[in-house]
Amino acid sequence: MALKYSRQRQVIKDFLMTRKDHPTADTVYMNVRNEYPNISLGTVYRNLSLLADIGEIQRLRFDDGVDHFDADTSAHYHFVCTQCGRIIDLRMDSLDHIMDLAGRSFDGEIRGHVTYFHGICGDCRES
Amino acid sequence: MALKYSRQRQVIKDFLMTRKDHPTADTVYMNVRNEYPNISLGTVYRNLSLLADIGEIQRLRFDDGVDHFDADTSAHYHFVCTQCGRIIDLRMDSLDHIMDLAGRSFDGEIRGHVTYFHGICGDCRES
DNA sequence: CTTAAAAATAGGAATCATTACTATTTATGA
DNA sequence: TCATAAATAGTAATGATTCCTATTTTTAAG
Repeated sequence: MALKYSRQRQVIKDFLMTRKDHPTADTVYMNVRNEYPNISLGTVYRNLSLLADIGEIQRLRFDDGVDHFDADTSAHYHFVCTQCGRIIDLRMDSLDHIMDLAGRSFDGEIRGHVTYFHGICGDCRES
Repeated sequence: MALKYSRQRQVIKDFLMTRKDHPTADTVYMNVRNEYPNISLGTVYRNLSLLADIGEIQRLRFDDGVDHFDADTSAHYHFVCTQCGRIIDLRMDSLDHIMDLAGRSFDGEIRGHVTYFHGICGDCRES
């Protein structure tokens, strides 16, 4: 008996799938409480971590010091607006070639890379 | 009168310049206390932040949830060993071209990127 | 349909890195 | 020398996250 169904976990994952703005645990908590009023914050954290560990969601870490979560587990990149803080998915090819570049002068084994971009988003640039 | 000299700040920066392993604030604190026994942890944090803000050092954030600091302010990339946690400088060319790749399908303004690599370092691979 | 055991939960306490606060000390331009 | 802005030490506060525990829920098996 490894993983047991729980309504809370289902609701958390369902909510995350409706969002493409990569909410934090607290945002998930706030929203999920509408549908499940006495869910606890600990349960939200535990399930987000668990779902990330088994690969059903992705945990994203930028430099705001708060974890963000993404139901889209495909490899893709993100843009963080330094003005409004919005996190936007980028449609672009894989950057796996940069690992080869990094490996050229390195004697360890490079297995992955973390990359995100920052700047001013389209909406902020207008105002 | 904007920035005033302080012995504590000098000692912190001097220590950081002797290290190329990107220590955390706590590590800086532990070491600097040898030379300056009653420096306070808050002073270490305040000065590391200040030095980073004025560009004399660099603040690095990986996914261990703790800030690391680097006296080398030149643009360069890092490798994090997932086994021993060591952070190693990589000698490689700039990856600025990836910002062009990212910008192709994006209507905002990309001003920078954060990239680091992870895997198994040379030492860990031997054992 | 029971039932027992493992897994999950709610609620709250604990942790840990970091920042904020405040009375005191220090650096420095006049 | 002196006035004052800046910095410090020490401690309290913050905020995200994890841990703890008694209780509840899921589920496999009889």
